[in-house]
Amino acid sequence: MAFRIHDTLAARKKEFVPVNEGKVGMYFCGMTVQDEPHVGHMRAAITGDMFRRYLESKGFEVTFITNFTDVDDKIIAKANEEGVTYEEVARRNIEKYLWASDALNIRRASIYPKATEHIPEIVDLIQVLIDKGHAYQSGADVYFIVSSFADYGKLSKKKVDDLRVGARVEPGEQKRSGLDFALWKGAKEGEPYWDSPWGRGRPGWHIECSAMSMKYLGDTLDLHGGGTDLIFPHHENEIAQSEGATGKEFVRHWVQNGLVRLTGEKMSKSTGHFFAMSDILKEVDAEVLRLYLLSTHYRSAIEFSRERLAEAAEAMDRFRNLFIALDEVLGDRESLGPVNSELLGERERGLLGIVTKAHNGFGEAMDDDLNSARAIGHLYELVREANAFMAGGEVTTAGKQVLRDLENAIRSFGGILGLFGKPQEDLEVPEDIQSLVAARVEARTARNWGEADRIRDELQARGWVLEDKAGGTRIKRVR
RNA sequence: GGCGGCAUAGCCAAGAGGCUAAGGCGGCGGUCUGCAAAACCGCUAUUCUCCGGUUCGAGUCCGGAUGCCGCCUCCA
Repeated sequence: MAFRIHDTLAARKKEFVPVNEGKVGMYFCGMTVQDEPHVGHMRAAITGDMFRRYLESKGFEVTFITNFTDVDDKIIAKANEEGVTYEEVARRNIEKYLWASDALNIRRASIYPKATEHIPEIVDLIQVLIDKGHAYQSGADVYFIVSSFADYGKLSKKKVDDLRVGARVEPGEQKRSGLDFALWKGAKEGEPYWDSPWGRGRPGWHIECSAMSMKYLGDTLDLHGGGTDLIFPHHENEIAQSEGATGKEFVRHWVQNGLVRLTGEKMSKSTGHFFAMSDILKEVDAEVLRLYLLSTHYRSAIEFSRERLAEAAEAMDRFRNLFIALDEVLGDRESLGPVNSELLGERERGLLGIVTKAHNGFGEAMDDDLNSARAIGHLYELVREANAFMAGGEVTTAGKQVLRDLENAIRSFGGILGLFGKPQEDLEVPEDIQSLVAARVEARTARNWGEADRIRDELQARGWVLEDKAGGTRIKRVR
């Protein structure tokens, strides 16, 4: 089956065909580490992670790169504000990014290149652009000549003439045209700098991505992603720089994820801590957040709200409850043996058919531009059918074998989405809670319902929920 | 002002012309339960913002209107 991806440049879905058969080189813009990562950064990272996982599941050998732009005006400003070095600001925020990334079960990238560690590559690329007439030095700065690149605007569908009206020139800049953008910025007094043919300075914003992506992935990347807000100017400028220098197609498939919005408020770091991942993960289960973000197609905008998260938490519990139920019913999966279709009754055969159908449905949904929302729908169908099967009569050995296959299907689909990765945590039930449960079991045995209910209410107030099953009483932690 | 996107049930959200408009949350009714919880079953959009058009047939294509959003050199 063909894997189709919506390509921003072509403005339509295209079949995914990598440059080198069986291998994929993909680059997702990480962040400029002036501040802590927020949900928006993580949505982009999850999108990239999902692309990577799906491609690997299809047998591709993937090199996945996410960069850190670790020097720029804002990082320097932040450092000055705090009286620390720019390296310190960058280091701290990179650490937080990786921490949030791990929490969300985003697999570590193959490489996390940093701009400051690729100055020679950046300088070389700028030199090539100057040599080819795409760039010029002006004072201590070097600028890209937008008018020298005929295709400028092809990604963002902008016309150079329209852009000219709104072009800005910062004080101190000496550009020939307002559209030209900086490749290299001369260092002012007290700013960090690197030596270059044009004097001491630092790279401009876009050039690091061109230099680093092509260094590790070659002149043509199979996949390049980031948020839609990067289409212009960032990705547009990357195309101009890269194709201007190499004369080759820079990226085969451009994928941009929709932005995360916040009810009422503008998404901004100054309106509160709510967006910082370090704060969000204090109150929200990371896996629930991931499920929530994947429940909407990656290209759509998504609203971030506690209400939506609470709904996602309820939905996640359906999976968790099923896994618990399957643990009880299946016991040791190892000893079950393979499904023998000869020995299946009608119920088992029906369930097996549903597993097969879900396999096809999941694959079709993911092949269609990674439609995780539709794919997750198939997961819920498996949950409902598994529960119905268990509730519908005795589970024979053949039934267990099919249920085991069903569970494997959910876990393998979940693996592609980065869900259900962590083993069920064996929660420690405190002594006092345990004794309350025991007291209630006693009260129930004595048919003292008033006391039993009182204890249940008390447990609930303390955050524990009871489930009386045929085999005994189970206790679960809520939130 | 320029370019682009979106508008589907109470809420969220799939749906690249044609089987009964996925799925989740919530609600209502039922089964199970001492009562609950979990789970299951049934119901919860005769209709897809509105108006035209193309077509044998449109939520899906085209034109227009309205509303919301993004980008137009800070932005994942």
